[in-house]
Amino acid sequence: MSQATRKPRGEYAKTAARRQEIVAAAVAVFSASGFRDGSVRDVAERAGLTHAGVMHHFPTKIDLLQAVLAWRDADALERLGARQPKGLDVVRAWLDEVGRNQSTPELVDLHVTLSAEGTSPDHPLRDYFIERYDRVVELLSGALRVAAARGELRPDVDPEQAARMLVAATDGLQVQWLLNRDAVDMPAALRRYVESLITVEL
Amino acid sequence: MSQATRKPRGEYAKTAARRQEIVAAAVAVFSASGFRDGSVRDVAERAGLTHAGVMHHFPTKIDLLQAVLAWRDADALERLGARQPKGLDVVRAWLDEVGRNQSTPELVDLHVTLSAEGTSPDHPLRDYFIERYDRVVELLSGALRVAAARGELRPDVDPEQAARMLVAATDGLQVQWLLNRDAVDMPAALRRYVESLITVEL
DNA sequence: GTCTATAAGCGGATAGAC
DNA sequence: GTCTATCCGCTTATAGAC
Repeated sequence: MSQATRKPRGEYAKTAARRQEIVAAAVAVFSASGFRDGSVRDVAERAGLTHAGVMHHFPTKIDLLQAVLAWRDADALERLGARQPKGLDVVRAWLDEVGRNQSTPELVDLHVTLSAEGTSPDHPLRDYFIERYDRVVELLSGALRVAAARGELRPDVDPEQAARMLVAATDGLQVQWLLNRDAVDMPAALRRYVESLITVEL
Repeated sequence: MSQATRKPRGEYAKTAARRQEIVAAAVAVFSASGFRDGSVRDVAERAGLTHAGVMHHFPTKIDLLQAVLAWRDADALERLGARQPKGLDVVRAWLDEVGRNQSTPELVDLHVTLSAEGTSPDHPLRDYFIERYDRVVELLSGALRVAAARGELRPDVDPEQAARMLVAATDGLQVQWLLNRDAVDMPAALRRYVESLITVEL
C-alpha cells in the first residue's frame, strides 16, 4: 500500500475534507452511472472543480475508485473485528455482511470488478487487495481457531484453509448473484458451507 | 448471445481465417502487455491492419477479449462434456482443468477480470457469461446427480447447490491465487471441498 | 499543496473507398 | 463485406500558475 501510507506533513484538515467531498461525489456518480460510464469529469463537476483538480488528489481514476471501496470496506471490517467473543460470532457477522450487501448491488459490482482488475501484476490496486485479503482471511481463520479450541470445529478442518475457502466462495457467489439474482441465495449457500465445517448449530 | 449466433450468409472461410489471425494477435498482445495496457492499435499492427479494421470484426475491445476467452473456453468445456461416464469423472476433470490453468496465469487473469466486468447490467459480455455459468453449473450438477444415483453423494447434499458452490469457490480462489500464488493451492482446496460432499474416494 | 492548461494516446463512431 | 481515414470524448501525463 505505497499510496495510502504516503502521508506528507502538509496534509491538513482542509485537504482531507476536500478529498472526502470528492469521494462522496464519486460514490454518487459511480453508483448512478457505474464506474465505467461515470467519468472523472462528472465527479469533478459534482465536487465543484475541474477533472485535473480531482486527479491532483487521486492520481488515476482507479485511485479514486479505491478510495470509494476503502470507504465502504472500513466500517464493514470494523463491524467484524469489533465482535468480542471472536469465535463463530465473527463468521455469523460475515454472513450478515453478505446479506446486507445485497441491498447495494452497485457496490458489490464495484468490489467484484475492482478486485478482479487488481489481480493484474502492475495494477495500482494490487497491494491494496493483497493486504485486504490477508486481513480478512486472518480475521476469519482466527475466529475458526477459537471455535476449534472450543471443540466447535470438526477435527479434520484446517482453520486457515476453511477461512480462505469461505472468502473465495463469497467472492464467487457474488459474481453469479450479480449475473442472475434468482439463481443464487448467497447467505444460504455460505451458511450451508459453514455448517459442514462445525459440530454445533450456527 | 446475440453476437455469436449472428452468422450472415456472406461470412466465408476467408473472413473466419482473418478473425482467427486477429484473435491470435490479441492473445499475443494481451498475454504480453495485459489486456488493459495492450491496445487495439497494437493488435491491429501485429495483424497487419488499422485499429478501425480490427473493430470492424470486433465492434468493441471487449468483444475482442471475449473472442480470446471463448477460444480458450471452447476446448476446456469440450473436454469436460466429452467425459462419458459422466459421474465424478466430470468433477475430476474440472479439478484437472483448474490445475492446468495454473500454467497460463494471464488467461486466468483475463477470465477473472472479464467475468467481473461482465456482471454490470449493460455490459456486452453479460449474456455470454450468464450462458457460460448456466452451462458449467448444469454440467457439474448433472455429474453430481449421477453420482447421487450411484450413492456416491452424501444424502444431505443438493447437486445444483454444490455445483454452484464449486464454481464459485473456483472463481474466488483464482482471485486469491493471482494476488498471492504461494498462499493458495487451488486444486487441493477444491479437492478438499469435493471430498466433503461425497462418500467415496475421489 | 492545490489546481489549470494542454497535449498525447486510447476506445469508439462515422463516412466512404474498394 | 472489408477496410482506411478521420474525428470525437475520454483518461492520463506534464508543465507551470497561484
